[in-house]
Amino acid sequence: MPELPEVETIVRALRDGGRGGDSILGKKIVNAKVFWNKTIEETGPRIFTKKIVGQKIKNISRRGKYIHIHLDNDHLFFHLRMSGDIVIEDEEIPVHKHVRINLSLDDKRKISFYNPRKFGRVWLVDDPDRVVGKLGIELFDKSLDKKLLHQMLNTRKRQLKPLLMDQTFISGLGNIYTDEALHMSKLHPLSISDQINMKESSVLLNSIRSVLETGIKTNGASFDWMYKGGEFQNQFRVFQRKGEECPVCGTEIRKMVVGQRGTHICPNCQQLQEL
DNA sequence: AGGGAAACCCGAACGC
DNA sequence: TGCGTTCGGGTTTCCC
Repeated sequence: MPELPEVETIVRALRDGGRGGDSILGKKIVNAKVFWNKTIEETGPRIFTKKIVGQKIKNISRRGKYIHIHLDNDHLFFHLRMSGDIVIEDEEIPVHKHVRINLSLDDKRKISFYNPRKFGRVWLVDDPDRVVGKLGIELFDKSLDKKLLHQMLNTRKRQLKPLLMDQTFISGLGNIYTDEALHMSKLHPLSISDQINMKESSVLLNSIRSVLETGIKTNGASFDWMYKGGEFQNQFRVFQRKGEECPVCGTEIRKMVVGQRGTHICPNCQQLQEL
Protein backbone atom coordinates (compact mmCIF):
# COMPACT_ATOMS: atom_id res chain seq x y z
CA MET A 1 0.00 0.00 0.00
CA PRO A 2 2.00 2.89 -1.25
CA GLU A 3 2.35 5.59 1.37
CA LEU A 4 4.83 8.42 1.23
CA PRO A 5 8.07 6.38 1.32
CA GLU A 6 6.84 4.11 -1.48
CA VAL A 7 5.84 7.14 -3.54
CA GLU A 8 9.19 8.77 -2.83
CA THR A 9 10.96 5.62 -4.00
CA ILE A 10 8.98 5.57 -7.23
CA VAL A 11 9.66 9.26 -7.86
CA ARG A 12 13.39 8.78 -7.38
CA ALA A 13 13.40 5.79 -9.71
CA LEU A 14 11.62 7.74 -12.44
CA ARG A 15 13.57 10.95 -12.00
CA ASP A 16 17.05 9.87 -11.03
CA GLY A 17 17.04 6.36 -12.43
CA GLY A 18 16.90 3.60 -9.90
CA ARG A 19 15.90 0.00 -9.48
CA GLY A 20 18.16 -0.58 -12.44
CA GLY A 21 16.45 1.91 -14.74
CA ASP A 22 17.48 5.16 -16.36
CA SER A 23 15.81 8.47 -15.76
CA ILE A 24 12.88 9.40 -17.98
CA LEU A 25 13.61 13.11 -17.72
CA GLY A 26 13.62 14.76 -21.12
CA LYS A 27 11.86 11.89 -22.88
CA LYS A 28 8.89 12.55 -25.11
CA ILE A 29 5.58 10.74 -24.75
CA VAL A 30 4.81 9.33 -28.19
CA ASN A 31 1.75 7.22 -27.43
CA ALA A 32 -0.78 6.66 -24.66
CA LYS A 33 -2.95 3.63 -24.06
CA VAL A 34 -5.68 3.54 -21.43
CA PHE A 35 -6.87 0.11 -20.32
CA TRP A 36 -9.24 1.22 -17.56
CA ASN A 37 -11.15 4.39 -18.36
CA LYS A 38 -12.06 5.24 -14.79
CA THR A 39 -8.37 5.64 -13.98
CA ILE A 40 -8.49 9.07 -15.57
CA GLU A 41 -10.00 11.97 -13.69
CA GLU A 42 -11.00 15.32 -15.16
CA THR A 43 -10.83 14.30 -18.83
CA GLY A 44 -11.98 11.26 -20.76
CA PRO A 45 -9.42 8.91 -22.30
CA ARG A 46 -9.62 10.43 -25.77
CA ILE A 47 -8.88 13.96 -24.64
CA PHE A 48 -6.22 12.63 -22.27
CA THR A 49 -4.45 10.78 -25.06
CA LYS A 50 -4.75 13.63 -27.50
CA LYS A 51 -3.36 16.17 -25.05
CA ILE A 52 -0.51 14.13 -23.64
CA VAL A 53 1.04 12.75 -26.82
CA GLY A 54 3.93 14.89 -27.99
CA GLN A 55 4.73 16.42 -24.62
CA LYS A 56 8.16 16.08 -23.04
CA ILE A 57 8.84 15.21 -19.41
CA LYS A 58 10.44 18.23 -17.81
CA ASN A 59 10.57 17.23 -14.15
CA ILE A 60 9.25 14.71 -11.67
CA SER A 61 8.45 15.47 -8.05
CA ARG A 62 6.19 14.49 -5.18
CA ARG A 63 3.48 16.38 -3.33
CA GLY A 64 1.94 14.43 -0.48
CA LYS A 65 1.28 10.99 -1.90
CA TYR A 66 0.86 12.33 -5.42
CA ILE A 67 3.48 11.79 -8.11
CA HIS A 68 3.80 14.99 -10.10
CA ILE A 69 5.14 14.78 -13.66
CA HIS A 70 5.77 18.19 -15.17
CA LEU A 71 5.18 18.20 -18.92
CA ASP A 72 5.73 20.91 -21.52
CA ASN A 73 2.21 22.29 -21.26
CA ASP A 74 0.42 20.29 -18.61
CA HIS A 75 0.83 18.55 -15.27
CA LEU A 76 0.38 14.80 -15.00
CA PHE A 77 -0.43 13.43 -11.55
CA PHE A 78 -0.55 9.82 -10.38
CA HIS A 79 -2.05 8.60 -7.13
CA LEU A 80 -1.73 4.88 -6.41
CA ARG A 81 -4.18 4.83 -3.52
CA MET A 82 -4.25 1.26 -2.24
CA SER A 83 -1.94 -0.74 -4.40
CA GLY A 84 0.47 -0.81 -7.24
CA ASP A 85 3.59 0.65 -8.74
CA ILE A 86 4.81 2.73 -11.65
CA VAL A 87 7.65 1.19 -13.60
CA ILE A 88 9.66 1.80 -16.75
CA GLU A 89 9.68 -1.17 -19.09
CA ASP A 90 10.83 -2.00 -22.57
CA GLU A 91 8.12 -1.33 -25.11
CA GLU A 92 7.85 -4.99 -26.10
CA ILE A 93 7.00 -6.25 -22.60
CA PRO A 94 3.45 -7.64 -22.82
CA VAL A 95 0.76 -5.63 -21.06
CA HIS A 96 0.09 -7.17 -17.65
CA LYS A 97 -3.53 -7.48 -16.61
CA HIS A 98 -3.02 -4.98 -13.80
CA VAL A 99 -1.63 -2.25 -16.05
CA ARG A 100 -4.18 0.56 -16.36
CA ILE A 101 -2.22 3.02 -18.48
CA ASN A 102 0.82 2.82 -20.74
CA LEU A 103 2.74 5.88 -21.85
CA SER A 104 5.19 5.06 -24.62
CA LEU A 105 8.41 7.07 -24.73
CA ASP A 106 10.61 8.02 -27.65
CA ASP A 107 13.34 5.58 -26.58
CA LYS A 108 11.53 2.25 -26.99
CA ARG A 109 10.44 2.21 -23.35
CA LYS A 110 7.11 2.80 -21.67
CA ILE A 111 5.75 3.99 -18.36
CA SER A 112 3.45 1.29 -16.97
CA PHE A 113 0.92 2.19 -14.30
CA TYR A 114 0.19 -1.00 -12.35
CA ASN A 115 -2.90 -0.76 -10.15
CA PRO A 116 -4.45 -4.14 -9.25
CA ARG A 117 -7.35 -2.77 -7.23
CA LYS A 118 -8.33 -0.03 -9.65
CA PHE A 119 -8.31 2.61 -6.92
CA GLY A 120 -5.40 4.54 -8.39
CA ARG A 121 -6.09 7.69 -10.37
CA VAL A 122 -4.41 9.89 -12.96
CA TRP A 123 -4.98 13.56 -13.74
CA LEU A 124 -3.82 15.69 -16.67
CA VAL A 125 -4.38 19.34 -15.83
CA ASP A 126 -2.96 22.73 -16.72
CA ASP A 127 -3.28 24.02 -13.16
CA PRO A 128 -1.63 21.79 -10.51
CA ASP A 129 -3.85 23.28 -7.81
CA ARG A 130 -6.80 21.45 -9.28
CA VAL A 131 -5.21 18.27 -7.90
CA VAL A 132 -2.96 19.22 -5.02
CA GLY A 133 -4.22 22.68 -4.13
CA LYS A 134 -6.00 21.58 -0.98
CA LEU A 135 -3.16 19.55 0.50
CA GLY A 136 -1.74 20.53 3.87
CA ILE A 137 1.86 21.30 4.67
CA GLU A 138 4.55 18.83 3.62
CA LEU A 139 5.90 16.65 6.40
CA PHE A 140 9.44 17.73 5.75
CA ASP A 141 8.67 21.39 5.18
CA LYS A 142 11.26 23.41 7.10
CA SER A 143 8.66 25.78 8.45
CA LEU A 144 6.91 22.88 10.18
CA ASP A 145 8.41 22.89 13.66
CA LYS A 146 7.12 21.90 17.08
CA LYS A 147 5.61 25.32 17.62
CA LEU A 148 3.65 25.29 14.40
CA LEU A 149 2.50 21.69 14.89
CA HIS A 150 1.43 22.49 18.43
CA GLN A 151 -0.55 25.45 17.20
CA MET A 152 -2.11 23.44 14.35
CA LEU A 153 -3.16 20.69 16.77
CA ASN A 154 -4.53 23.10 19.33
CA THR A 155 -6.68 25.10 16.94
CA ARG A 156 -8.61 21.93 16.18
CA LYS A 157 -10.49 19.58 18.40
CA ARG A 158 -10.21 16.22 16.72
CA GLN A 159 -9.10 12.67 17.36
CA LEU A 160 -5.35 12.66 16.90
CA LYS A 161 -4.94 9.83 14.43
CA PRO A 162 -7.67 10.86 11.95
CA LEU A 163 -6.36 14.42 12.11
CA LEU A 164 -2.79 13.35 11.32
CA MET A 165 -4.09 11.29 8.40
CA ASP A 166 -6.17 14.17 7.06
CA GLN A 167 -4.23 15.18 3.95
CA THR A 168 -5.50 18.75 4.18
CA PHE A 169 -3.94 19.00 7.64
CA ILE A 170 -0.53 17.52 6.88
CA SER A 171 0.11 15.74 3.60
CA GLY A 172 1.80 12.38 3.43
CA LEU A 173 0.84 10.35 6.48
CA GLY A 174 -0.99 7.06 5.92
CA ASN A 175 -2.28 4.36 8.20
CA ILE A 176 0.92 2.38 8.69
CA TYR A 177 3.24 5.23 9.43
CA THR A 178 0.74 6.99 11.66
CA ASP A 179 0.40 3.93 13.89
CA GLU A 180 4.16 3.63 14.04
CA ALA A 181 4.70 7.30 14.82
CA LEU A 182 2.03 7.38 17.53
CA HIS A 183 3.57 4.37 19.22
CA MET A 184 7.00 5.97 19.11
CA SER A 185 5.50 9.13 20.62
CA LYS A 186 3.60 7.21 23.31
CA LEU A 187 0.42 8.99 22.27
CA HIS A 188 -3.00 7.39 22.06
CA PRO A 189 -4.70 7.64 18.65
CA LEU A 190 -7.91 8.87 20.32
CA SER A 191 -6.18 11.74 22.13
CA ILE A 192 -7.93 15.00 21.37
CA SER A 193 -5.71 17.30 19.39
CA ASP A 194 -6.16 20.40 21.55
CA GLN A 195 -4.94 18.46 24.59
CA ILE A 196 -1.50 17.82 23.07
CA ASN A 197 1.09 20.01 24.76
CA MET A 198 4.28 21.51 23.36
CA LYS A 199 6.51 18.72 24.61
CA GLU A 200 4.26 16.07 23.11
CA SER A 201 4.04 18.00 19.84
CA SER A 202 7.81 18.04 19.68
CA VAL A 203 8.13 14.30 20.29
CA LEU A 204 5.34 13.61 17.81
CA LEU A 205 6.97 15.63 15.06
CA ASN A 206 10.32 13.94 15.61
CA SER A 207 8.63 10.52 15.60
CA ILE A 208 6.72 11.18 12.40
CA ARG A 209 9.86 12.27 10.61
CA SER A 210 11.93 9.45 12.03
CA VAL A 211 9.43 6.82 10.93
CA LEU A 212 9.12 8.34 7.47
CA GLU A 213 12.88 8.65 7.06
CA THR A 214 13.36 5.02 8.00
CA GLY A 215 10.63 4.09 5.54
CA ILE A 216 12.30 6.03 2.77
CA LYS A 217 15.71 4.52 3.56
CA THR A 218 14.27 1.02 3.29
CA ASN A 219 12.30 1.92 0.14
CA GLY A 220 8.96 1.65 1.81
CA ALA A 221 6.85 -1.21 3.02
CA SER A 222 6.25 -3.85 0.38
CA PHE A 223 3.68 -6.19 1.79
CA ASP A 224 1.47 -4.99 -1.02
CA TRP A 225 2.18 -7.87 -3.38
CA MET A 226 2.47 -5.56 -6.41
CA TYR A 227 4.97 -3.24 -4.84
CA LYS A 228 8.19 -5.16 -4.45
CA GLY A 229 10.50 -2.35 -3.47
CA GLY A 230 10.88 -2.14 0.24
CA GLU A 231 11.85 -3.70 3.52
CA PHE A 232 10.20 -1.39 6.00
CA GLN A 233 7.60 -4.01 6.89
CA ASN A 234 10.34 -5.88 8.74
CA GLN A 235 10.63 -3.03 11.22
CA PHE A 236 7.04 -2.45 12.22
CA ARG A 237 6.75 -1.67 15.91
CA VAL A 238 3.00 -2.22 16.18
CA PHE A 239 1.45 -2.29 12.73
CA GLN A 240 -0.03 -5.70 11.94
CA ARG A 241 1.52 -7.10 15.11
CA LYS A 242 -1.68 -7.66 17.07
CA GLY A 243 -1.14 -10.19 19.87
CA GLU A 244 2.66 -9.83 19.73
CA GLU A 245 4.78 -8.09 22.34
CA CYS A 246 5.40 -4.36 22.33
CA PRO A 247 9.08 -3.88 21.43
CA VAL A 248 9.37 -1.30 24.21
CA CYS A 249 7.61 -2.83 27.21
CA GLY A 250 6.48 -6.32 26.19
CA THR A 251 2.77 -5.67 26.65
CA GLU A 252 0.50 -7.40 24.16
CA ILE A 253 -0.31 -5.19 21.17
CA ARG A 254 -4.00 -4.53 20.66
CA LYS A 255 -5.94 -3.76 17.52
CA MET A 256 -8.83 -1.31 17.52
CA VAL A 257 -10.75 0.78 15.02
CA VAL A 258 -10.24 4.54 14.89
CA GLY A 259 -11.84 6.62 12.17
CA GLN A 260 -12.79 3.39 10.38
CA ARG A 261 -9.16 2.34 10.15
CA GLY A 262 -7.39 -0.59 11.67
CA THR A 263 -5.27 0.85 14.46
CA HIS A 264 -2.53 -0.86 16.44
CA ILE A 265 -1.43 0.29 19.86
CA CYS A 266 0.45 -0.78 22.93
CA PRO A 267 -2.13 -0.25 25.71
CA ASN A 268 0.66 0.32 28.20
CA CYS A 269 2.84 2.77 26.28
CA GLN A 270 -0.07 4.65 24.71
CA GLN A 271 -2.54 5.50 27.44
CA LEU A 272 -5.47 7.79 26.89
CA GLN A 273 -5.19 10.70 29.29
CA GLU A 274 -8.36 11.24 31.30
CA LEU A 275 -9.38 14.85 31.34
C1' DA B 1 -17.31 21.17 12.91
C1' DG B 2 -16.48 16.59 13.58
C1' DG B 3 -17.40 11.85 13.10
C1' DG B 4 -19.52 7.80 11.15
C1' DA B 5 -20.85 5.19 7.08
C1' DA B 6 -20.76 3.98 2.43
C1' DA B 7 -18.73 3.67 -1.98
C1' DC B 8 -15.02 2.47 -5.00
C1' DC B 9 -12.12 -2.57 -5.99
C1' DC B 10 -10.15 -7.28 -5.88
C1' DG B 11 -6.51 -10.62 -4.12
C1' DA B 12 -5.68 -12.75 0.10
C1' DA B 13 -7.00 -14.72 4.20
C1' DC B 14 -10.24 -16.99 6.69
C1' DG B 15 -14.19 -20.24 7.81
C1' DC B 16 -16.59 -24.21 7.00
C1' DT C 1 -9.89 -29.65 -1.45
C1' DG C 2 -13.06 -26.31 -2.69
C1' DC C 3 -16.35 -23.22 -1.92
C1' DG C 4 -18.24 -18.73 0.01
C1' DT C 5 -17.38 -14.77 2.98
C1' DT C 6 -14.81 -11.12 4.95
C1' DC C 7 -11.10 -7.92 5.07
C1' DG C 8 -8.12 -3.99 4.11
C1' DG C 9 -6.40 0.27 2.44
C1' DG C 10 -6.79 6.02 0.64
C1' DT C 11 -9.96 9.17 -0.52
C1' DT C 12 -14.37 11.34 -1.46
C1' DT C 13 -19.05 12.09 -0.57
C1' DC C 14 -23.02 12.08 1.98
C1' DC C 15 -25.51 12.15 6.33
C1' DC C 16 -26.28 13.09 11.35
